[in-house]
Amino acid sequence: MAKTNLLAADGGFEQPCPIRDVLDRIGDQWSLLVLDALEGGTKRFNELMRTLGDISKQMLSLTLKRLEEDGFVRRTVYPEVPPRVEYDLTPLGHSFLVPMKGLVAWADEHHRHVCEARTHYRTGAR
Amino acid sequence: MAKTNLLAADGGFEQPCPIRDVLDRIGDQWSLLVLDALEGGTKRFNELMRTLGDISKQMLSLTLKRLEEDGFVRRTVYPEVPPRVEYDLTPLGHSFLVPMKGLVAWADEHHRHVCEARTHYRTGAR
DNA sequence: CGGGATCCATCGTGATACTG
DNA sequence: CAGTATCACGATGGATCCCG
Repeated sequence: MAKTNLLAADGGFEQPCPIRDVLDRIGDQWSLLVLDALEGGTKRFNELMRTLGDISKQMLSLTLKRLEEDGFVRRTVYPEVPPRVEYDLTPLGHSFLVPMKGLVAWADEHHRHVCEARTHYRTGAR
Repeated sequence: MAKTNLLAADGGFEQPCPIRDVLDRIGDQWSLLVLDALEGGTKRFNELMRTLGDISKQMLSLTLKRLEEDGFVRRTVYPEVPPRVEYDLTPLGHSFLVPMKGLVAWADEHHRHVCEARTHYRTGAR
């Protein structure tokens, strides 16, 4: 029973289940994209804005803060003027990229099937 | 540059990027849990309710509909009374479990680190 | 430049009641 | 049993202005 039920409401009613906890964070619209953008190395705030393309300052700021809080991203402030802030992945963040890549690869590979399924669903499934 | 930027706003401004498209679906609060619950085999509606434990009927219904539409789940209705409806994974759904397991395993393994990072963040990081 | 604060629109989710 | 309909609310995300 403990086989695959890591996703149950709790892992046995202790903590709120590791997977849910993690997914709640990286399950938002931007976290994965930011992590991906940082894979290439250190980036500054506006650099990330340009890389992501269509994220607002607020969401980038918020996402980075959450990722920093969870230990995925490191934030480095240089006491200069004008201010300079750099973001890069921690070892934890890097390690997360591994399973993430698996997910991305799957999505890239099977996106066609999903689209076909949607079409088929509408045309005549029911 | 096309190396890892599969997550950019689009894969080159064509479709809304496969990864975002997939993530928007399975990134909600329940999809992964439902898929996991179905790994064991065919299940009925109320069976899933019990397995998930704390999902509402509405959300289970909605989640299943989306998963069915995207081709992850197959819905089989038996014209009986009282009604009987069974859900199980399609091949696509099964194939998705592979990368998902990777993510689950990571979450299970590194959850401690994330918790520690959060604590450390609050106590004195800034 | 790198955000924080505020306001607002929308979405996701839950609770409840009702239906076939 | 297996949902659907309705209501309500908090979270999510965008836009804008402001500040050091």
